[in-house]
Parts: sequence; structure tokens; C-alpha cells
Amino acid sequence: MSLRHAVLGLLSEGPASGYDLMKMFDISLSNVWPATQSQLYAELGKLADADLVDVSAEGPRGRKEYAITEAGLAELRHWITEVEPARVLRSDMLLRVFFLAQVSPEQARGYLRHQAEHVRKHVEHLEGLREFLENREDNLSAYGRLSLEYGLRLGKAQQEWAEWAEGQIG
Amino acid sequence: MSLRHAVLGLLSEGPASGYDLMKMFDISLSNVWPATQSQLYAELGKLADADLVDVSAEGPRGRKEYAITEAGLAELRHWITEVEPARVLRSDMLLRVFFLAQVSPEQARGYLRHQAEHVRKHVEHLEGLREFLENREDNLSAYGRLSLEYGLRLGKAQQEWAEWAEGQIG
DNA sequence: TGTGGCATGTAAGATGTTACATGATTTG
DNA sequence: CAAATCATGTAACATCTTACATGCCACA
Repeated sequence: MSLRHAVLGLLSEGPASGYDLMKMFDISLSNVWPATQSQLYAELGKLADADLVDVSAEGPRGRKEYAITEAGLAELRHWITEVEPARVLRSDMLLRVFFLAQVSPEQARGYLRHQAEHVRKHVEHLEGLREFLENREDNLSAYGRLSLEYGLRLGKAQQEWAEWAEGQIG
Repeated sequence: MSLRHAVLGLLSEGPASGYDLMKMFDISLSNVWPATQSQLYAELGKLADADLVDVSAEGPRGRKEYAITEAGLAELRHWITEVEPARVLRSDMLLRVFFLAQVSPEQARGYLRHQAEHVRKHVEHLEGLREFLENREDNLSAYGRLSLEYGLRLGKAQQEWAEWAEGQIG
């Protein structure tokens, strides 16, 4: 149930509407825990039912601003420190690698070359994000930078792997 | 719909029963595309309905051995070469990093230290797997080794990141 | 006044997890 | 003959994706 905690985490920095959260997801969490608009609104409803968030204000166009409650903060902290991360990494990119014997060596090398190129672009994109985050001082940005560094390091490792793997195919 | 292709991929190396596939998933694909027993049997039924696999033999205890069909092989190859990998990496380990400001610096460092240790053990486990795969000559093992190297490289990068990140928290 | 952005919500369907349920065969 | 392993399947529930549906408000 990590979507729930992603929402609580964002609200821990201040109140926001579903629409605001949507944008925050797209900017900062999209690489770590993507969520869709419909998921978000549904989750906000459930969080309010569970008293982990409150509607703190209402604005134009039916805008509802949500704020995290004490119970919500407690739940968030509990999740961070006491709940073991699930770490199920599913990768259909890597799954294909297992079955590369079913295509020609040229196709297999092409596949790996394509993946290397793709991840190179992704790393470039993250470097753009880094500039965007550079001068921000809020908590989310500070820790977001740690997370970004993770993406950068793993992206580079992935790129090097893909280039190495291409060379392994005879 | 990658589960479908994971099953087709395993069957591309030879016929197997649901039970056999389950073990293959646990040994070789668990780090890349985990699947549960109930998912597997359901998927085999659907694959048979779609004529991508056949029941090639029946054995004791209701055992049904499935074989991939020509249409199934074509679908597998199409998926490998023509379908762009989805690459949605969800990580609740990394999600927590965004929200570390909500716990004390000691707790935050403890969290990262714990993650470093955890991934270290995972890398050790993969090194055990490497020995297991070392002398095998089948396709799945050969390409499995590429995949294993991926896990090793990214695991090490992840460990180094966690140690670095711990040092970043003042 | 119209277009783009703000804003919320519902519904259907696919996919994944956990638990339950049953029984046959092999092997010590 | 008991226990482990082989072997298949169903049901309930949670989660995620995609599409649909609606309408207000600011600004050019």
C-alpha cells in the first residue's frame, strides 16, 4: 500500500489538493512511484475516511485542500522506520534478455544497443532534473536529490552493462 | 502482459508443466519477473485458449505438459524485438528516501545503513547463483548470466549509493 | 467569447496477492 | 504407513490502467 504513503509523504510538507498532488507526482515521484489521477482521488477519499488526512480548505471549482493529521504523520513515520521495503523489481526489459536466444544474434545485439541508448537518454533527462532541483531548499528537494543521484548512478551502471552485454553476444 | 511472455519464453526452451514452470520462475525469474502459482495456472489456461501453447502430454496426478506452438513462438519473437519495454520502476525503498525529513537524522542514517546492508546480502546471494549457473550450457543459463551480471552491477551501485547517501545526512 | 488550465470524480477491465481446497504418488 | 513432494485449481481482494464524464474559472 505504498501509494497511500506517497500521498501522506507529500502532504507532510504541507496541504495540497488532488490536482496539486498530481503535479507533484508527475514532477518528483514519477520515476519512483508513478500514480494516475484516478488512483489519487480514490486514495484521498480513503485516507480521509481513515482520518489520516482532513479536508483543510475548500476553494473555487470544487477544490478540496487536504492536510495530513497527527494520525497520518504517525502512520508515515511508522512506515518509514518500521516497515521493511518490499523491493519487488519487475523489469520486462531484463525479462527479454533471458529469451534473447530466440532471436538472431544481430537482433539480440540490436536490442541491447537500443536499451543502452534509451537509458542514456533517461540519464540525460535526470541531469536536466538535477539543474531544476539545484537551488531548492525544501525537504522534498533535498531528499529528492539523494533519490536523483540514485537514478543517475544506476542509470549509468545500466548503460555500461548494456554495452558490455552487447559485446558478450557472439 | 509480460507474465504471458515470461511463460512463452520458458516454454521456448522445451515443454513443461505448470509445476515445472513454477520452479523455473522461482529459480531463474524471481528477481526479474516474480509470479505466483495461481497466476501461472490461470495464464497457462489463457495461453492454451489463444493457441499459443498446446497440452503436449499428460502424466500422473493430473500433470499437464505444455508446449509452445508456432504462433506462440512468433508472438514471443515479436514481443522481444518489436515491443518497447515498459520500464516502470516502482521502488518503495526509494520512495521512503523522499520523506526522510519526517524522521530524525539518526533514524534516516539508520534506514540507509540498513538498506546498504540488505543489498549487500542480496549481492552475496546473486554471487551464489552465479556459481550455480557457471557450468550450465543451456540458453536460459547463458542469457541468465547476462541478467545476473546486471543484478550484480546494479546491486553494487545501489550499495555504494546507500553508503554515500548516509554520509550526506548531516 | 472561447480556449486552456483547474478540478473532481466514476467505471470497466487487467493484473497481482493471499488464502483456501483437494488429491495422487513417491520414498523412507 | 506417514511425510514430503508433485500437481492443479478456485475465490476474494487489492491494486493499477485506461477511458469516460463533467463543469468552473481566468485571461487574452
